[in-house]
Amino acid sequence: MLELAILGFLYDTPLHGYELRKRIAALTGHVKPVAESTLYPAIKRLEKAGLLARATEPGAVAAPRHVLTLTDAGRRELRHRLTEPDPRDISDENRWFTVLAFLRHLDDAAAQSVVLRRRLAFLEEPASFFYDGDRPLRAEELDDPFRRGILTIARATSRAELTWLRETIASLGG
Amino acid sequence: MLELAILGFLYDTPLHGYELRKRIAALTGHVKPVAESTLYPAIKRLEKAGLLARATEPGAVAAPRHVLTLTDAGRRELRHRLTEPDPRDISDENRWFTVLAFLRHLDDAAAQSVVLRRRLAFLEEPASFFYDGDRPLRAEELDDPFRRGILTIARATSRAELTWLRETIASLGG
DNA sequence: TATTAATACATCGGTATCGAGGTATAGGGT
DNA sequence: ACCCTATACCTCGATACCGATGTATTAATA
Repeated sequence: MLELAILGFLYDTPLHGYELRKRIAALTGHVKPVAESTLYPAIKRLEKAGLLARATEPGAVAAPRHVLTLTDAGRRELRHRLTEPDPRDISDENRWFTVLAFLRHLDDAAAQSVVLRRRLAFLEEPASFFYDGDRPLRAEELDDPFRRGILTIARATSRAELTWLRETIASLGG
Repeated sequence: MLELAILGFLYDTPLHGYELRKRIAALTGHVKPVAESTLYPAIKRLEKAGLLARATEPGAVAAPRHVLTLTDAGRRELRHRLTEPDPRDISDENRWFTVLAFLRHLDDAAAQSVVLRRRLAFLEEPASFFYDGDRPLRAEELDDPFRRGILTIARATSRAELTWLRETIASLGG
């Protein structure tokens, strides 16, 4: 998720680490903060893997900046991660939103559509958080108001997303 | 999140690891699967910390079962984790849902209400995934259909949850 | 008869993440 | 004179997690 966000932001324009940090904080930080001590090693990982290159510039006010640029391999890697996301990128909303945030970087509408359809298929599976044997329970069948809340909220999300997915898939010219 | 789920399930009744695994898979597995190699070490951690005790029983069909029972310290620990959740338990939906799934274990309606209010306060903060400087952007202001989707879905979730939270807080007799 | 699935647990190496702390510089407040 | 905040990067130890793999037994299936 973090690596995807780094690649995604750098796909548009080179950035130094500190700026990257602020953009990632804006994107996902209010839900799932990323520590500095996670970001810098992640950058090093991607650099070591040849996905990005580092150029040192004098800092605007403080220490020298390390301006990060995606290599060709890095650009390919982002497109690959967006084209064939990990199953967790589809099922987990945090990760799915990161995919969505950068899906525009796929220039092929058909490829974008395939990704949206995977999410659609996931949401169309009958799944719950609570079961009676194998049968998924509905909110109305639960006594616990908090568990009922989970199902109520999840259902509202699911409905909104299904509508949006179907509209967007259609508009991509499926 | 995993530890909370383990403590939460065992609060009701002793279970062996394999059964625990199935219950956790039902609760959060469709969104965020938990590997076996994560669960068993987590159980050991909690055992080592004195939060649960293990009793060996002959297995129904296969290897002997390790039936896990919460200790008094374990019961206190669950109540503590529910009473004062980590900020991430409030902001991250995956973790928040786990808190909600077991919030009934707090016998004090006032304490439950405090937790719901923390989530309410979080959702009421003006936050977006995308900004123009400091100003959160609305879905309508975005060209990218996928980023617009993120905001559309997030807004629908937020609306549904705010409604539910306010109703539930009121019904708890706030 | 062979194989697969389900039950039931466990270890091991590799990696991702976090919190705490460290090293600088510059500007503004008190 | 002092401290705080923001900029800008980094290290280190601890831990949590994952995938791969291992060990055993029973029941169903091909």
